[in-house]
Amino acid sequence: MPKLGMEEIRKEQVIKATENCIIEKGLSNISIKDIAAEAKLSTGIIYHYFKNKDDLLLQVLKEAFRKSHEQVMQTVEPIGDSVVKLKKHIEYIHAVPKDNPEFYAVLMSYLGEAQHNPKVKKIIALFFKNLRSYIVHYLSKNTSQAVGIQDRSRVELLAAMMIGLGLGIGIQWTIEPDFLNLEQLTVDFQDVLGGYFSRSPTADG
Amino acid sequence: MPKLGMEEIRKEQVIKATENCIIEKGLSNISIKDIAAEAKLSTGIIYHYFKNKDDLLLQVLKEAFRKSHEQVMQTVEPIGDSVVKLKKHIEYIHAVPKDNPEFYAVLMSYLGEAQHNPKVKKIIALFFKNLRSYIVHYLSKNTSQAVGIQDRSRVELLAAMMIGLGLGIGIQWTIEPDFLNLEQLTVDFQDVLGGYFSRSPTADG
Amino acid sequence: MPKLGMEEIRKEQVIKATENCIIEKGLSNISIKDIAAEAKLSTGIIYHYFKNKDDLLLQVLKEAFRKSHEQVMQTVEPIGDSVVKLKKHIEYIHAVPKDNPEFYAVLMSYLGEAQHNPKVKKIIALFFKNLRSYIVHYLSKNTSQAVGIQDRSRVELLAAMMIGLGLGIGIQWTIEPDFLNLEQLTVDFQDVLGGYFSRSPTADG
Amino acid sequence: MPKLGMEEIRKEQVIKATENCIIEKGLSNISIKDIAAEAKLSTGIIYHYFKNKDDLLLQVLKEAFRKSHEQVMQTVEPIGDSVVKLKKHIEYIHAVPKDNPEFYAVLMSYLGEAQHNPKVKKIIALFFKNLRSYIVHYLSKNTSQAVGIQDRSRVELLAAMMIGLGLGIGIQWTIEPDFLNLEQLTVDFQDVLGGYFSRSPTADG
DNA sequence: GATGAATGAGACTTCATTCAT
DNA sequence: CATGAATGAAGTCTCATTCAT
Repeated sequence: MPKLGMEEIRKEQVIKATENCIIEKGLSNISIKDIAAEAKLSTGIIYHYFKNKDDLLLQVLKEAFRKSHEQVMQTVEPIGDSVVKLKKHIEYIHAVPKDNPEFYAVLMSYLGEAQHNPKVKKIIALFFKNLRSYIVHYLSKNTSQAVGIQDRSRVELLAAMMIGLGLGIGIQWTIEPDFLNLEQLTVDFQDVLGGYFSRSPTADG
Repeated sequence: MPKLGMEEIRKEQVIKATENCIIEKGLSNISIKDIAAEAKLSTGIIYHYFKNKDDLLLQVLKEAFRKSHEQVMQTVEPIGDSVVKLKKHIEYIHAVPKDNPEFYAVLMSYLGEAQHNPKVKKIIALFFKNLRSYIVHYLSKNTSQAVGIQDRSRVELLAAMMIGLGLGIGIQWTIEPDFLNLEQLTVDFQDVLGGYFSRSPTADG
Repeated sequence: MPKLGMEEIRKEQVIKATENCIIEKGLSNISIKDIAAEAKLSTGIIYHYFKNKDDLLLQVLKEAFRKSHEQVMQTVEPIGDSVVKLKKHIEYIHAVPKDNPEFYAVLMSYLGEAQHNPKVKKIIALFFKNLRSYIVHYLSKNTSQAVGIQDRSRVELLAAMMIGLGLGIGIQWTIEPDFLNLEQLTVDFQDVLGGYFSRSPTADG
Repeated sequence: MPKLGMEEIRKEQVIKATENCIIEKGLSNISIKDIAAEAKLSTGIIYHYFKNKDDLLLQVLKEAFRKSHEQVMQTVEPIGDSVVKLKKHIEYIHAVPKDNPEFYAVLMSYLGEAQHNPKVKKIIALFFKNLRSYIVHYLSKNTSQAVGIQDRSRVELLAAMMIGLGLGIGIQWTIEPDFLNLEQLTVDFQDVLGGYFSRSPTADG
């Protein structure tokens, strides 16, 4: 067994176990003992790798966001054309609740904490900010001109709306998966946005 | 101070105190002692009016949703014209994070619980469902024809999107209030929807 | 409603309710609220008639013993002949577990208390003492001579054994009613004692 | 002080402390804090070794019965001759209240619980059953023939009576130790049984 | 590094008792 | 007399954290 590099492996092992526990029992219902049992480790060792429980829970959130970002980079980023990229991104966002429910389980668990825990709030805020920035970035390249949005603040609003819709729909779907057809919604939304884009230039011209 | 006939007043007093505590300290960080202190009552009396802590927390959520529904009825319902109603409703929804941040504090606190607590899940699901139904109902009267949506499932999707966008934007705004201009977003969204509506009939005609 | 005499009626009502609760839930598992509910009274009124819970529980025990004594007086005392009386008394004692299980429920509940509560101990001790005295009394009249027991301490021992056997058998039967045939045991015991009596004089003669 | 391999020692330590508390304050008057203090341990560790208070109290009862059985095996079992064994057993049983008052303190404390706690009831029933079986077993070897009891159910009745008398006398003595002479009673009882045995064959012959 | 026994603060909850009505 | 709301002490149990091994 290698000793070097074990640190990261152990950390990952504990973080994964913690995520599993959160998914299974909820953020406020898990104990260090639960986590240790899930990770098949002793409670003591957890304190060797993490300062305390709060620190561990913070790492779990960070890791969830890191993996989510990674997926976007793999799925959306390779696409060259901005409009296709946008459509793909929308598709991706709306697929998350179904394809990666663990992400929503974690995100929704931490939303309540965010309001009273500055560190959690900061991490979540940064996640949203990065996501918006990414969208703004690829929309600003040339798409916005194509779709007639010259104003940068408009692009930012659009990004916020894209994420907001995805998030709000994802939460509704997580709470009650059967009530709506995610795929249809995605198509419709792409349609609405398409209308908005194609109409806007006309409005100016 | 009277002792009799206080049941409803006391319940309300305890629920309000609990909501305050949730807003101030977070759902998972409050104790019955905190609540009792906030309500200026003894811990024991809380168990006279509520079966246990879970029961109390459930009532708090229900009450938050009840008051929210009441506000919609006061603000949106009186309006006769469906399209105006829709615009007003959108405006109302997007104003909630700023005008009634307590509502978001409560809602976001319970989202994490919903995934592991069937009762919480049920209450939240019902809230969303009722809200969608309400929208569907007034849109189905004559608006949908005006805007060219004959398909009921489309109206439902629209309702889900309206709520989803409001929710997702509200969460982003709650986490980071300064990043976006809620009012501008509201106008933009009304604009997008307006375009969608006015365009759709043409698509059919 | 008569006001005079209500005191005794209320007391009796509360004592009976308490006994029911003890039988149903056990001495250490009942609250004043339980008792009040069973008696269909408020908790407050109980403190009008009894100094406190301990006082009430003491009255319950006393009342159980009083009723038990009353029954012996009705069943055994009328019999004139001492030996027949003795046999009847034995029969009665061994019938109690089956005919009056409430008595055993109460008695066994208080046995544990007796060791640490001087008042309970005193009441139980007095009950046993009176029962023994009663037996000694009627056995001393002429039976003991008939059965050849001149020694008073022997009669007292006999009384203690009679009660002891009844109590020990009663407890075993209460714990596991099906394991033994109370009636057969009664007959056998009467047989053993009969042999003892008829043999003893011979031993002397 | 070692930390590992202490499981059995700790359990025994806590059980002994609990028994002391029961003897000193009564089954229904002891708290986990009392027990922890008596055992010179923290309250938390008790829950490391026992599932909960009920579990601990059950173990205490089991342990008391186990030790009692052990004593019988040491005192009575080695004796070869069945009649001598019987007399020794009677002597032993009647000596328990005086020689091992802790046993009666524990047993009497749990009798009240037995009626509402199936687990307690089961343990006590098993104790009595085993004791009766043991007596029946050695009486059935050859004694019963010697004493003219061919009928097995009679032997079982005899065992029940032996235990019943011991129990009933033990309780009376525990409540009021001075009223009777345990030794004299033992001799008398042996005498009564002796007469029963020696007479029975004659009755048959 | 790794374990898990041990601690003790603090959470939830019950309940005997009081007292305003 | 009678009610039952109210109190607050005390009980059971959990759990983050430490530390001897």
